[in-house]
Amino acid sequence: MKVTIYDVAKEAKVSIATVSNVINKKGRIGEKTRRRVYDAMEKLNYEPNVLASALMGKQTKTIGLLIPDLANPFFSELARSIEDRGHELGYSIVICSTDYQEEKENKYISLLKQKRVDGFIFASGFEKQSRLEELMQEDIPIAIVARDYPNFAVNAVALDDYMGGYLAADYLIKLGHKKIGIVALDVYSNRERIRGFKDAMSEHGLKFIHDIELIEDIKQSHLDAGRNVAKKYLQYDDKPTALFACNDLLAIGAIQAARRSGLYVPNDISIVGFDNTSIASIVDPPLTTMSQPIQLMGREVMDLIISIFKGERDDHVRVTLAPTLVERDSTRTI
Amino acid sequence: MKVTIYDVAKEAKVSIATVSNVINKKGRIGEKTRRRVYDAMEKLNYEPNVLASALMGKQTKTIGLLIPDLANPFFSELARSIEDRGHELGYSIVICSTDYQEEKENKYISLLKQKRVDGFIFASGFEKQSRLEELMQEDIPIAIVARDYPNFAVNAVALDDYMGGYLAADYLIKLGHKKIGIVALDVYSNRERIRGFKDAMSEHGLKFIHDIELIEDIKQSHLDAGRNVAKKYLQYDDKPTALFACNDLLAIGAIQAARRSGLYVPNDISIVGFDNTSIASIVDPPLTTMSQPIQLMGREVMDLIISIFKGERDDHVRVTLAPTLVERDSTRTI
DNA sequence: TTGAAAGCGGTACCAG
DNA sequence: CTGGTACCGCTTTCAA
Repeated sequence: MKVTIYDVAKEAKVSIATVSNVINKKGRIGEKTRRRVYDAMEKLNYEPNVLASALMGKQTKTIGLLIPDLANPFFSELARSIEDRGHELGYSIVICSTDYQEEKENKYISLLKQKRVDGFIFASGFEKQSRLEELMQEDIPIAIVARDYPNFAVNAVALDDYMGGYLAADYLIKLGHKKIGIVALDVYSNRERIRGFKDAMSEHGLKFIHDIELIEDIKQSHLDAGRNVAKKYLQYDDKPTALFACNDLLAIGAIQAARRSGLYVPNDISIVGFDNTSIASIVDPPLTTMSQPIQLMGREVMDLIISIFKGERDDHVRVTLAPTLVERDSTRTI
Repeated sequence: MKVTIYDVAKEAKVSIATVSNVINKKGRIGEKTRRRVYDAMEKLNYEPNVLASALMGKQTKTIGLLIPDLANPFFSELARSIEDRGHELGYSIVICSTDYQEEKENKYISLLKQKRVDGFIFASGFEKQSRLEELMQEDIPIAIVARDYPNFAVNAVALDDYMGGYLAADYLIKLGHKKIGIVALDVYSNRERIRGFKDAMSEHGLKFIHDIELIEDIKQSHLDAGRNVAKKYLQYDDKPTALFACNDLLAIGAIQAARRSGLYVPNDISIVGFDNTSIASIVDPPLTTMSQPIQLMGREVMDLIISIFKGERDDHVRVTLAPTLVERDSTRTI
């Protein structure tokens, strides 16, 4: 059978209270007693039962992470960085993919609550605000990552989307582009990016020559979506010389569309992506893209939620990270 | 405070034992009592505490999954399919990335044991056999996926690697290729694939015209590795007309190497990959590749480990899945 | 059919 | 410094 604290106590000829104390380094304990207990634990190969101690009010050292889809490279890389930081700090991560479905999200939240996770990290892209408020009311620590809630006081680490759009535009304009198109999903963060993009253009006295059509069905294949939107742009007589896509997959779709219309990237048209996921450097041509500091984001949310555990903050923080441009070969001066 | 079974009992004016019974659908319970209990649970918004019931010997409904790297698309897709099947069956998955390091593997195993996971799924690529044996001796259910242990009795679901190699060769030979090179890591499964490949060639009276150099450093960038190996092949006077790469990243590296030598894929050289990860269809040209049934593999291991929980097997099974060729545009007849 | 009570493996308070 | 003991929230006999 499993060896318990009682077995250790018996072996070390002390009480279970003492064993518990040496494990948790609490109270004053004699050096020789401590040694005896450690030896006993060693000898019996004792593994403390986290469940039992969690029952007594201690942490489960487990955090729930809700993301839209673990198979999506952006989220798997983010999950990896959260996992890494979590493990450094002694926490395990249980990951749930919601597929943007409220139903799944509710189910997983309830499941993880039953398992008494210490807190939740949301990167889901869905998260009904009311659901988050419920959790906060129950005093369950939550943190948001890679997703911003305007006008809602939560702990969050997010990218400065406005700045991302601004920088992308600035770059393209410096390259000499004046006619630029946008390929983007209809979600909050993309609208922010576009706002930044537009502002940068205005500062240079430029504006969009075509209407921007946001992609509304965010569940469809981004590759296809990117292809379709780009295709439309390429059919104009007055076609753009550059395209700004709000994620890498969209950008790759745009590259494919260009190629199918007999256009070469970057010679005939420049394309910049967003995210800098691992595929950006793999495709041909390697993608110029706005890089999200995924590693850092993961690390920051983890640190954020832990600081909540420790009660170091009862106010709400919003950590905003800056994107940087990674220049590869899908763009050139005009 | 959290609502417990006592609160429910009080609200429903029954004992906690009765509440427990209705939750677990055990014992005979009067219809009206059952209703009262359900109503009380509903009213109080009761969430059973999984920890407490696990402490009493029930399952934690949590499974540990050890993989080399969650940021690697193959493993994140696999993890996703395991997660999906797990959730269907009421299990949560906690994922740990080992980076092929024994040290991390040990740490995570120990951590998850303390948290009393119901079992382990290994896709780690490291897994010291002795460590697995230890777990089995402690009667902790384990299952292996996407990794085969010859001569070791464990429950496993794996790909028929030999067949994968055989089919790839067969395909290339039917396309008219006679001079073929291999780009592969020095791991067990790849050696199996090569064995199958070689056998298929023999059957057609063919053999390798160059020595096969396996990539020994499996932690380096597969893209770089693929590029380097391919480059060597392309420097021969008598260069191959086709390359078989043992994973997609390697194949993409090979495509890049070809392009840098001024060769076009598939016109000048055909390249087939392995795995059929999502990037295979994204790159240019879309990759012809041996597809691993990742969805199915995830589903199968999950079902396998659950059948162990249920005690439906004390013997060991090895489920072997067949790969299939997905033909895209990186290959052509010669 | 329902309830009382003894654990499961720890923690923490209070005596000694 | 160390030990006794009352819980934590739930499951499981065993009686009633």
